[in-house]
Amino acid sequence: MNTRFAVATHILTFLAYQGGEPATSELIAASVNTNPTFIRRLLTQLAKAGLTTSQLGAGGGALLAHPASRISLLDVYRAIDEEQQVFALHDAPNPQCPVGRNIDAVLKGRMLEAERALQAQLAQTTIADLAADIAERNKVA
Amino acid sequence: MNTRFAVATHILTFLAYQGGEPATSELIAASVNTNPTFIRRLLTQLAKAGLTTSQLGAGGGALLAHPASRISLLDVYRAIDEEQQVFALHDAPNPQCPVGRNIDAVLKGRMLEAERALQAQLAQTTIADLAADIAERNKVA
DNA sequence: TTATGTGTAACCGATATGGATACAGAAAAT
DNA sequence: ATTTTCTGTATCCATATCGGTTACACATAA
Repeated sequence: MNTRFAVATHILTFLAYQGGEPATSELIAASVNTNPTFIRRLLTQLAKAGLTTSQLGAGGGALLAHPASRISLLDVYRAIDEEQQVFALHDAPNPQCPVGRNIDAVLKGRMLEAERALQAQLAQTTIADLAADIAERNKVA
Repeated sequence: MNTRFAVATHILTFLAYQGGEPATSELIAASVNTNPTFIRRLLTQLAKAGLTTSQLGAGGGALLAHPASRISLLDVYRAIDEEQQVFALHDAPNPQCPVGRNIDAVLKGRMLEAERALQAQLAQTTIADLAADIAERNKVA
């Protein structure tokens, strides 16, 4: 998979760490080690999903739209991965073959079950959990 | 994701349908609607994972190495997806940032949990299940 | 009115994906 | 023994995706 989910999660965790202070795309990009445009593209998706808001102008930047404890990794996954499917089917199996004409329908169901299991697990973690884990690590170090 | 997992599953289900008759890469490719080389590449991986065997020469082809009821989708997933991870991390977050220097370790753990949930669900389905589903659909139609 | 920062478009190089051709080698068929 | 069949693998290609980069209009704060 691409790194967008990981970066989006990084962004939200970073914002949670900011304690309400807006963060610019440049600041976030420095933490992620990428470029501000990439961050802004993801922030646009997160904003559309209602997870963040943006404050324009000087002193502005991105903010969490909800408490970090109310944003799960599943929310992030849904906001970022527009396709929302881990698995892909192959195009147009042979309809004249007993297997070919049914494999997609049959396999799709099993893929959805696996996908649901993945999503259910993602729903168990919130951005606040990650922020707490990170705070713990920084305390120890 | 790419379609290799789906095609590999298609191959194995096709072989299960063959009832012990070897299938050539050309025959399988016709069912999948792709080219024989792609099938052979996947068969090589499946054979290395011990899921199939190949019979060379005239009248030869691919065969299941085990009963279809003993091959799970998790076996296929492990045979094909060498990386075996749905999620990817972004390269080299900033070690000078409290979030950047810990996000990978923290996120990796949560990703592994989700991945495990996915794999556990994949383990619930066997090639024999798929073949049975397909047989049922062909019976009705 | 100026400075700051977002949102978005356009372009690029690198990589992954699957399709196509080719061919050496193994085994079956004759 | 020779021919045919089929695998295993290498090579090349077109296309798509990914993330990086530059650029700029627009909104807002200073």
